Amino acid sequence: MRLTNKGKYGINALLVLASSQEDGPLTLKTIAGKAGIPEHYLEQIMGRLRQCGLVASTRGVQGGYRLARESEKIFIGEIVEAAEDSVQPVKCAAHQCERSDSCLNHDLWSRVTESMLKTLNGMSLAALCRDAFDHPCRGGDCSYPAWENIESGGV
Amino acid sequence: MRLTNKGKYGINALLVLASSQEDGPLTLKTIAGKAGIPEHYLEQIMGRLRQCGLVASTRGVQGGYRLARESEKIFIGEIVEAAEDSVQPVKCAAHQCERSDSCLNHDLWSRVTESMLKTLNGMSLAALCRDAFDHPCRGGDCSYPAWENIESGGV
DNA sequence: CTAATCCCGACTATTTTTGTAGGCAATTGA
DNA sequence: TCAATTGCCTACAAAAATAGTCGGGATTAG
Ligand code: FES
Ligand code: FES
Repeated sequence: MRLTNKGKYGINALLVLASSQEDGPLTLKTIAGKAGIPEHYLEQIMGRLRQCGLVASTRGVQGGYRLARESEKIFIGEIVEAAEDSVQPVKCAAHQCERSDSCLNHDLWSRVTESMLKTLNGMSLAALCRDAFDHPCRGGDCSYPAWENIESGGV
Repeated sequence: MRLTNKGKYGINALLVLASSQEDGPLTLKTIAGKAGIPEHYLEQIMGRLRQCGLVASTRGVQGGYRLARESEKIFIGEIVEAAEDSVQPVKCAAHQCERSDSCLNHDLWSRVTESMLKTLNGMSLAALCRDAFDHPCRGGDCSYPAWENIESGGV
């Protein structure tokens, strides 16, 4: 029942993007560098985020990624859902069995998923970014990005 | 972000126990059989549940496991916490960093954990047991026990 | 004493997660 | 048109977590 690196990397990549909106699209390499994520791994994650409509990309020279919406309108739950394989603790919710509409177990875990997403979607990328950017917390089990070589700040 | 078999097995084992309170302690073998869980694996899980004070055991002939409290006073969140390695999606909460008290990320994930547990602890073992026992939902991704060879029912 | 039963630690197998590699496709600009 | 840059995709490999197995020891009833 834990967040995997995919989710964490997804959030951090978007935090980096959110913090550098002005300067045109950022390349994968730049994002990976600033957030401290293996480049090719991040590529796979960005693919998911793109398919879910959270980022947009342009190819070729001077291409890269940018947020598909303003960071105020992107929420952490969306990112986690897009990046992780599944946010539901139990598969049960997906399938159909005779009494799934009146099954207490099914019901319980649906409510768990719901409450997690509600909490996560109560936080915007913008809000988290403001905090993350000047947060000194690094290393250990902390999950904010490393912000390597960052110059211009804030959101 | 999913419930592992440890958690599912823990719940199912306790459901079996809750459904046969009267007949004295149940052996590992019996529980494993009724719930459809590999015996030796369940043994490890029962160890955790015992250490967390959810079940009590007696050794030797005619020994076995029984609930440490009435099933109305045992809650699903407790079982999951005891059986799973961790219920927190993010480790961050455990460690200490300079600003963890004012870190939005830390705060967010703490609230997620909290809301999950609140939901899970809103359901008693007894309530789930009543539903599980006559619930026809089996196989697929459903997680209620198989109730193999069960005779006496209800809670 | 013996059989039943829980207890414990080490070991193996399987699955999931994490990360790497390499080629193809699109875009820009000289 | 061509070359450089950059994203896109699929397959593969390594590491970690989970799931499950095994065997010996301790405790208790009869
Ligand atoms: S609907 Fe899945 S356990 Fe009942
Ligand atoms: S306290 Fe862990 S990220 Fe800030």
